[in-house]
Parts: sequence; structure tokens; C-alpha cells
Amino acid sequence: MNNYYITTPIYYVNDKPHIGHAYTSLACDILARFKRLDGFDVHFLTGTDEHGQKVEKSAQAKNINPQEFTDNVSQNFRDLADLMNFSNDDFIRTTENRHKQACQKLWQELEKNGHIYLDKYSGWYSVRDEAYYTESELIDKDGKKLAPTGAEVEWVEEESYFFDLSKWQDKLLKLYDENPDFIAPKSRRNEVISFVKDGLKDLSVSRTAFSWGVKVPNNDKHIMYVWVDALTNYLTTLGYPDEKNKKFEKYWGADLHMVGKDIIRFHAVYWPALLMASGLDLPKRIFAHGWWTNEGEKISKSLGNVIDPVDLVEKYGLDQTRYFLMREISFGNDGDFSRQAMISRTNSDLANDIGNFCQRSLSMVFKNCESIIPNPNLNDGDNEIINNAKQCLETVRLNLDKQEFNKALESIWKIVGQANKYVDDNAPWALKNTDLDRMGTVLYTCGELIRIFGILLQPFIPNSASKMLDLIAIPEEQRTFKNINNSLQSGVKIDKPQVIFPRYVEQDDG
RNA sequence: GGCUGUAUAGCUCAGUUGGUUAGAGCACUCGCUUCAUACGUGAGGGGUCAUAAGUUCAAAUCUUAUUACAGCCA
Repeated sequence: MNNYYITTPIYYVNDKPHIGHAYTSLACDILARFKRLDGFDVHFLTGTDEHGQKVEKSAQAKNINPQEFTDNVSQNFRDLADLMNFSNDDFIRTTENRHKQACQKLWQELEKNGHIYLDKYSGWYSVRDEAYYTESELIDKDGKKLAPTGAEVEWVEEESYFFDLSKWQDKLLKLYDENPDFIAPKSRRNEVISFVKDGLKDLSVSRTAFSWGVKVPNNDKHIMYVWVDALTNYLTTLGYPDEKNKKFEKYWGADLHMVGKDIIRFHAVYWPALLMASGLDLPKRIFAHGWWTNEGEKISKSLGNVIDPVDLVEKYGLDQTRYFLMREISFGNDGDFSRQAMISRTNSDLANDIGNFCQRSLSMVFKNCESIIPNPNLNDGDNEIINNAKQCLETVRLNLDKQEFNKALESIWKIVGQANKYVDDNAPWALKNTDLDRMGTVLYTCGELIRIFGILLQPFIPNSASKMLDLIAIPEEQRTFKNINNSLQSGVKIDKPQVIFPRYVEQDDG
């Protein structure tokens, strides 16, 4: 019952990992971690898309075989996962045997059910985009025909298999209608619906112009179209085609396919159609998030303003980067990365608000309570703020079920603000001279708040959250959400508090 | 060209079914505090809610038009 299967798209290995990849996977990582702490059995999948003509050509250019090439570049994405502390349970590569088997089985099912037929395809083909364009879509530039994306096109006539997508229009519209949350956010849902309403053409699902791909069963001339190959990865990881195996039974259909807004159509139109045609269950939800701009400008290779997650982590810190990406903008919208905003989040929210709260409370415990968490005598006010903090879990849970990461963090920080006010109102430094028992209770309450904040923040900023919990000596097994209603134990000795979120200080180089 | 959205404080945005003086964070000004990472806290200034017309006892919220921007499609 309590299973949760979440996926990132598989990333095309020909690209270098950038902030967009990190962002998609980060969102999934937070949801995966949250669900695990909330008692779910989680399967979190990411991976790399390694086929296609571009990969074949890149490998040729380097004079190595494509497999060797993808072995190398795929590693960049596994490195990114390590760097960003992603907790994926599997990392799929489309060049793996298990994946080829899955693709071929899915194909056979489609064929068996009569949804695939062989025909001829002719049209303007772009190698770069791996897509066909109609005459009317092309742009004329200096007498040369170019794809709308600016890529070169060539007239190609080839034999191709087709998937009868046109027959699925009504069923898809019914699906969207009956499941209002199937596509999120709303704006993307509208787009997809209007796209489907405009009418669907059968989809060319094989290629003969190159060979680096999954072979079509019983016809070696053809390899599968990129999206049939790529989308199937969501099944591969669960052991498909063995539908009787435990993983498949447990996790399929996926609870959430997280995608960037550029590939919503493949996930919200083609994928459900392919699944329905092959008799498989459908995923429950597709969420398309927005894109980042850099200091207000669109990010593009030609502008040279691509943001490398490695740079961010090195410069601002891992959890600072994770926090910023999730806190700064509402998920689903585009967002702007600016140096100033990044620094402001790092210093205001992390260093000042929560970091300093931990530091000011625990320093007093360290200096005035012989480093021992005091015995409390809680009054209504103390209990109130502790309960507010505990109840925050429910808010965060509701927010995350809708992928509202920024609201979740906002609700935690609201309590952090209350916590700092609590310290000011109760002024334990004054109680030091007048009422040691009361001082102890106030400091205990602060410790309890640190415990709750630490537990709540684990999905977002796992390293820092675990440092927070370490500071007050919370045992590993008492850090799940079930434990949030426990109480901080008195009499436990703590170490000298360490700064968790250092302030970011401007470097001379600007 | 068609469709769908967006337009609210200097900046980034929230504003549920129309209902009292339009909210938050950052930035700014002034007070308080000194435990803490020069950190915290309180108060304050700042908005003709894109423009115009309309519906209504009442509009940031509904309708229409215009302008700007974004996305999707062609």
C-alpha cells in the first residue's frame, strides 16, 4: 500500500550536466527522502539516455565506439548525483541489456495488439533534433532550410514503423478529464489538452538512417525511435517485462514522473497512449517544472551563461544550493538565479535565521548547563511553540504532495521566526541570574525545536539536518517522521556546538 | 495568425467562493536586546492592485476591450 515510485527523465548523455538536470533530480530527491521518512517504500529512479544519432556521431568524431563513449559521458551524470547527494535507488542506462529487453517486449506488445504498422515516411529530418518537420514549419535562412530550432534539415525518405497515436485522442482526453491532477501545473495541463484536441497524427517510431539504438524485433534494419526507447526506462527498472516480479507489482504505475516543461508532451501524451496500447497501467501524475534564467537572461550555450551545479556547490555549499533551488521560486514557474538572491538566502535564511538559532541556544546549554540538556518544566507557552513546530509536518506533507516545495520551506521558516522570537521573549541570558530552572526549560524548548526542525529538514538539506540532529545527540533511529512526536531527552550530554550554516562572505574577485 | 496564461510595495512574489484600513520575504528608516555566526526582535515608510469601460450595495478578485510579456500550436 505505502509505496512510492518517482522518476526523473533520463538525461541525454551528449549534454553536460547543468542546473536544469540538477533541479529536476533535486525535486525528486526531496520527495523520495520525504516519503521514506514518512514510512513509504520508495523507488527513486534516474538515469541516462544513451542512444541516437548524435551519440553515434560524437563517438565517431572521437574515434571510439559508441558504447565506450557513453560509458564515459554517462559517468558525468552519476557524478552529479553524488555531488548533489541524490538518493536514487537505481540508475538506468538505456544501453543496458535489461533495457533493450524491456523495449523489445513493449514493442512486441504494441505490435501484437495491432498498434504498430510499417509504412513509408518522407519529410524534412533534423539530425540534431532527431525529429521530422513539415514543410510549413521550416524557416528560410540565406536560401537554406532550417528547422524551427535552427538545426539543419535534410530531405529523407525512409521506411518507418508507425504507432497509431491518432486513435488515442478520445481516450487521452477522457484520461485528462477524469484525472484533473494527472498533469501539473494547470497551465501545462491546458497546453496538453489543447494539443490533443487539435488532433493527433500517427507517430513514426523507428529509424533506419543510423544504428545506435534498440533494434526493432524481427527487423534488423530498424531501430526504435528515441522516445519509445527512452520512456520505457520507467518500466525497465522494475524488472519489466517480468510483470509478475515483486518490484513491478509493487511500484507500477509510477506515482510521479517529474519532467522539464520541454518534454511534457512525450510524457503526458505519447507515454500514456503507448501504455494503454500495450495494456499496462498508467502513471498517476506528470509534473512539468519550469526553467531557470541566469541574472534575468535566458540560459543558452551560445550565450555562454550555462550554470554548472558543480560551481554552485563549490561556491555556496551543497545544502545552500539545494535550499536555494527549492525555496526561491514556486515550483512549476520559471525562476531566476541571481548571485544576490543566492547570497541573501544563504545568509538570511540559513546562517541568520536557523543557523544562528541553533548556535545561540546550544551555546547557552554548553556554557550554562554543563553541556547537558536540562530538565524542563514546560508551561503553556513552551508547549504551544513546540506543538506549532510538530504540526508543521502536516503542512509540509500537504505541500509536498502538490510539489509545492517553496511553501513547505516557507511554513518551516515561519516557525523558525517564532523560535527566535521565543528566545528574545524569554531572554534566557537574563534568567541565568534570576531563575536557573526556568532558563533550563527555555533552553530545553529550544533544543526540542532544533530536533523538530532537524527532522523536518532532512529531505531538503540532508547533511545539515543531520548535523543539527547530531548537535543534540538524537540517535539515528529516532529521526523519522514517526518520531517527531517524541520528546527531546533531558540529561543527555552534548558537544560544543558547531556552526552549521556559515555566512557567505563576498570574495574580492566579485 | 490561433489558443492559454501572466500583469499587485524598490526587488521576488501571496492574495481561497467579490465583503471592513491590500499581505509576506528581501531592501530601507527608527527603537529594543546583547545569548549567538556584526546575529535576534519590535515598530515604521513605501502600492490610483497594467490601462479603459462595465456588472454590483460592494471589484485586486467577475465581464469586455487595449497594451506588454510568457508559453503552446500553426
